[in-house]
Amino acid sequence: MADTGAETPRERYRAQVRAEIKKHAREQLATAGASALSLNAIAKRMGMSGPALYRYFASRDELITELIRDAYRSLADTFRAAAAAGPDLPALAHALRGWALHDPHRYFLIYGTPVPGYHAPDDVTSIAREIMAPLLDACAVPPPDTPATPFHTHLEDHRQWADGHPAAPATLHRALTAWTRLHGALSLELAGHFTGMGFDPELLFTAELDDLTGPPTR
Amino acid sequence: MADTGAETPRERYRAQVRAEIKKHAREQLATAGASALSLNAIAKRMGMSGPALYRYFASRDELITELIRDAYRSLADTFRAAAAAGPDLPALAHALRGWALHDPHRYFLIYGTPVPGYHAPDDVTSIAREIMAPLLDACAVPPPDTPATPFHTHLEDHRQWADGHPAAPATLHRALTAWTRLHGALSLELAGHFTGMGFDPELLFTAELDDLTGPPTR
DNA sequence: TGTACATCAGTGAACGCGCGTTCACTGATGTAC
DNA sequence: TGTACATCAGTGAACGCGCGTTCACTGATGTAC
Repeated sequence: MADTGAETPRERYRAQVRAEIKKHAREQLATAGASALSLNAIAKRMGMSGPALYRYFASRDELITELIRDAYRSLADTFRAAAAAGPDLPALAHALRGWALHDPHRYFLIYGTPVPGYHAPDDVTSIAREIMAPLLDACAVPPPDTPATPFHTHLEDHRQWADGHPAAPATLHRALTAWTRLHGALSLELAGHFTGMGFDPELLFTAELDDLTGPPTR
Repeated sequence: MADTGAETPRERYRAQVRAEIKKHAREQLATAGASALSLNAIAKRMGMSGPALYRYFASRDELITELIRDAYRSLADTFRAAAAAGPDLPALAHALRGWALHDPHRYFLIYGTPVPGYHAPDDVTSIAREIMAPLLDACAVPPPDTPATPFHTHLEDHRQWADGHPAAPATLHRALTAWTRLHGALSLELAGHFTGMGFDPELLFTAELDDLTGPPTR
């Protein structure tokens, strides 16, 4: 057995406490907002002294970065799982919505107001790029059934983000469109901009999805 | 002359100082984020003592609410101005994008991560509803040229948000779609999610707009 | 199985800091007669 | 024009608070022989 799988009781305990700290951090995030996230408050809730948390996180910033990393990783896993049965945009979209509604503050950790001056570490941005792959698979457009738009030709030359994925420009465009449209409907819903308006946000979301997968006008 | 227009020097001075406080608050917001917005720091920048600001704002929360109110009012004015020459969705869309890019943190004051527990006062939410009118005008769909979808019939019965606007369900749907799609593309751009991806966000935005105003497939 | 040592989780005291907010005050500006 | 008074902007001291973080320490857990 390689040392990879070996885990001492101490390591297991460490991982457990780290997880509990993050759990309380997420709760604080959901209850009072990101600005109120404090190590001392978390420690108090856990029945520990403040400095004890420094055994587990080097600083408050490291904790927050870890929460962001977890959020990205969780979304990436959700996408991968939804794509396991084959490329399927509706499956991806509903997985995204379910994931977002399950705890909205985690969604805003990724897609919310950016903090001026904050730059996510490389491993986090690489997870973000990883999310694109299942989306591109699900957005594959069979033949060039539509005339190339100026944006398509632009995408032909600006496809670094596809990360080697051999998608046609129309597919690239469709992936970006799916991303922005679903995010648009979802983020307004999660932020509460639809509350009091009367209509059912889910119907708007699925209407957007239907339009993406094949508008009735076609 | 009614007392409405009369403005004493003192009143003018007050308005000036209030405006300057808000200017510094916006700068702090853009530089350090919402959590770092502090009355003491603003006072220091203005060469005043901390308590002096309490002549102008009853509390930190009132300042923030005022900034949010200003943001909504500014967006509503921008929309009204863009619609002055008649209903025109592209004009509205480009006005929105220009307004948002002019200072992104103001956009996020409205559409960014919601603060748990914060509820905007009624006058602010009424400005938010006011913004819908020009959008509905610009999204008018001539006849029922498309078969009614389930979402259309749902909107028929859930149109409180239209605030008496006599728009057809297809128009209501188109307005919601325009809102969410433009917001989706814009918010991801402003939050920096497209940086490093290579393509030009403006082309994506206008592609979405083109699709809204009349897809080439039709 | 027992002893000696190393590792490491957690504590309590302490640091300096900046925050929002109150209060009693000074001094300048405006108003009434 | 001058005097008496009211209004109000701004100050400085003070309040209690919670924050992130450091440090030297205690005591429990694990390791080596």
